[in-house]
Amino acid sequence: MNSFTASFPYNSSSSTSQTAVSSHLSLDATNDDYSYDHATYSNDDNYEQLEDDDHDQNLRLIRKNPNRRSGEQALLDDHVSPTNSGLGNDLNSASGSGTIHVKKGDKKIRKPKCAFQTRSQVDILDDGYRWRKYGQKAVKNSKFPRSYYRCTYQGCNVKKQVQRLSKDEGVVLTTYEGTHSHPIEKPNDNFEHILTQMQIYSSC
DNA sequence: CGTTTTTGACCGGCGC
DNA sequence: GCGCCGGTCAAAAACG
Repeated sequence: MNSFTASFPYNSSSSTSQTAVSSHLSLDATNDDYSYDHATYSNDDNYEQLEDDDHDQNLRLIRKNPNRRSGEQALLDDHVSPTNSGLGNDLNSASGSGTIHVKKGDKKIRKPKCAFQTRSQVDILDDGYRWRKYGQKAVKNSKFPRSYYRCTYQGCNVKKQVQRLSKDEGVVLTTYEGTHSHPIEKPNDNFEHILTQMQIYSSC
């Protein structure tokens, strides 16, 4: 992991320049909680459609019309984002709202999610992809907000959430949702390698 | 001036 | 039906 920690100082071309970070991955963090995603994903033929960029663009076009939000929202949920609250368990939601709700007989498929914790001074880890922030929400029982990011590569629908644990504010929890449909944009040898390894181990 | 962030509004799901 | 909650939208502001 030494090489990993050494990899961070060179990033900074993106938005906020970040100082050197010493980080430790804790890969043991959340595997159990997300295993269900892998199961559902494995037998899913629709998964490719979820990544379809045409579809996404259509949605965006429709959304441009301010008169009709609600209807389109439903449409979007129908195709793209089925219940995506499955990550609550580890995100300190004591309310229990993070439970996985799958409607009975519902074939909606979740994208695979993969979470890991990083001990880091900064929230935004440079993983080589370009992300655009699209939301931030206060987290219950935490003084730190949760930030929502989407991959900016056209047609790539991958999202991630970043939040700092209130329990241990030195730890950043990053949750990836979906799979990148394109090569990494800014190769970061060590981090990319680690991510690849994680995906092998966790099959997400 | 194009891209990204901020931030309040909005939405669907869920529990009561 | 209502209120809460997590997630998303989108206009405006900020940034480079």
